[in-house]
Amino acid sequence: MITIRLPDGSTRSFENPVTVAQVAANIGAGLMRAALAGRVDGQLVDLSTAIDRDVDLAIITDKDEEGLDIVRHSTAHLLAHAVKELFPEAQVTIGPVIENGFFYDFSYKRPFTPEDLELIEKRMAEISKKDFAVTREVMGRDEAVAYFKGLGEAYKAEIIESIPASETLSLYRQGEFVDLCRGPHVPSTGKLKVFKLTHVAGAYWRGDSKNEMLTRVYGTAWTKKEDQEAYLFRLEEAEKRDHRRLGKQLDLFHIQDEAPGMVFWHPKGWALWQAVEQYMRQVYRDNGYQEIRCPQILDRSLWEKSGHWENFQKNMFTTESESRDFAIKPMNCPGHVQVFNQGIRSYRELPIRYGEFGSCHRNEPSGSLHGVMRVRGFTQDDGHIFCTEDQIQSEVLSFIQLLQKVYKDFGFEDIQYKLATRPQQRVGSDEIWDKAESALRNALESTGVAFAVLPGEGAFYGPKIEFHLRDSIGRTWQCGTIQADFSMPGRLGAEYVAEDNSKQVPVMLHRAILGSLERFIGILIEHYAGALPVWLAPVQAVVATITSNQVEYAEKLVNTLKEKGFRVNADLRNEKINYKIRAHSMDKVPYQIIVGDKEVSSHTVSVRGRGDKDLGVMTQEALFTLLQQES
RNA sequence: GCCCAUGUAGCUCAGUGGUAGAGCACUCCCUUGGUAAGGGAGAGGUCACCAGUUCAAUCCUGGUCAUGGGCUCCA
Repeated sequence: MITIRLPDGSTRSFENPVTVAQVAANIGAGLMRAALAGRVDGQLVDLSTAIDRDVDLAIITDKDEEGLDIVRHSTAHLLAHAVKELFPEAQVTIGPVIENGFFYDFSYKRPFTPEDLELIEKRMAEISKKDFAVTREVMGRDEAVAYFKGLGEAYKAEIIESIPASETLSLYRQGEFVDLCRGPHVPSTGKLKVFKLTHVAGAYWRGDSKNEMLTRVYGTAWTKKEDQEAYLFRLEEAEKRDHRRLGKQLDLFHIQDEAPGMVFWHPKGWALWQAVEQYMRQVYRDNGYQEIRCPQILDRSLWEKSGHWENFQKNMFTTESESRDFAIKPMNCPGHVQVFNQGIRSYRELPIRYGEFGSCHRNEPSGSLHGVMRVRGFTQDDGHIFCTEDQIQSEVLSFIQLLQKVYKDFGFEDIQYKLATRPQQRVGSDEIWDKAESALRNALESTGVAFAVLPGEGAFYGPKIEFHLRDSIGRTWQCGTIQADFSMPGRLGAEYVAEDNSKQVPVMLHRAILGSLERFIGILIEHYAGALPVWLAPVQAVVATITSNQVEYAEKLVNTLKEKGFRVNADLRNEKINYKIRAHSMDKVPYQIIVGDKEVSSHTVSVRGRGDKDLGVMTQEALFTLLQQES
């Protein structure tokens, strides 16, 4: 007698071993039709899996998250199946599930084209329609290697060879197509109805840039057509808020061929930048940082000492003068250490906190550049805290609290915390690492936030905390970081006189809240879809006249507003008010101040908020208060 | 850096082996209009750059640069 317990706590008994599918059918025909896989004692299995003992069983359907993953995984197989039918010479490699879909990498004599994609997608639909059963077979490792070699699938054979010889492997067969796979899979190809191939790209075999480039086909797959449509709609919406598109549309910045990876900030973009920078400058002032400024170009010897010349020479812009080599700084810390090194430091001065809006240049690979998000010339809200080991924890704690406040002010409430611990390659004793990691960990724990640990992801000189923020459409961006560094201060000769009159090397905490200002502004633009809050908006209000009769009144009002520190423009053009309102609405200006004869005679303004909000007629004083509140 | 795609007016995009097209924006004229596009006219391009094929290249071929989607990388 086998007793099977279902998620609702009920049980069913069977005389003989049964398959998951049979249990589903036993529960109901509807469930059987919807069933994609099962979960037996927490393990995902195929519907065909036999149960010969007492277990907990859940039937996975398209309503479960796991069901969606299984559909995507099986759709990747469907893709490979179609490719093998259309291009028999193509070799299959791997095809995992990713966020919103899947991909499959192929090796073929030429890359697939968008036209190929159409053909493949069509063939996938045909195979789905034929509703092939997807069956599982088991094979020994060596047998599997021989099998795939026999099929001419060298990559698959290579993957299997890296699996221990003792393992048994599962193969999935649908029609003529067989693939190595852990599974589980949908019971038949007919379950795969909602999918779309999206694009092709190159990808290195096994993710190593020394290896050959494969053709990767990306696709999306869903259990319901509406879900896919909603996803495609979300993609379109994301495209509309792309900072490159909005940067052009709102006249914020541009990038041109002569300066790849460097940004030309236009007046409006620079106004936004300045709003961000001035805010952060105040944050420095209010939190015990001293703002400094260091040279852009420093002698090679300094970069040799810091270790950058050795590790990152290829990625540094260099220049030469009178037989001396210089590098344009790729980071600010060596400069900050030079400032620290002037004079003799006492333990009484620590912690010393330096902040800089440091302009850095890194010669990033051309293929990695991306709008203002990944550039070669960037500016960080970079700060370095020189402190003793005992001060690390309290410094980290107050930094985290500061960062939370800053993100909140910019409109980001959802932050993810990650602690990256010691990597294989590192400097410093285990004792110091223990101390540094526990200091960061304790600081995180004392704030009460949940955090993930990324083992081995720390920098070579110390552990770090990464701060990821979630934007309004659910994407996460790593912006802030704080890193404990036990290496560079010593390499660059930083020291202080301790209480016992001994010379000690300070610990340096590298920290940034926004990270690259270029990138952070890009994130702000996308987060707000260009409709920035008043305090950040390049143009906070436009005063628009109904007719030329109000020009004088409007100009005077604009001047008054400017004197009060607001960023305001006048629109005195000989155009109808509808035309003006449309233009400024598309420019996402927070407030449009309409003045006609009525307003002139009553010394008032008619205010229209962004998003067609009619705020009615108010006095000029009420307008000042309104703007003041949001600035 | 690697793979693929793309590069035409300020912007968004059509198009063709034989003197280059639209909409919006811009300039001028008419219009003075009350909450998301009034009307008319005009100006605007070495079709990314460099070679090659051709009687003729924006179009075909090759190269370079840049951008986009990925991969790799990100101190």
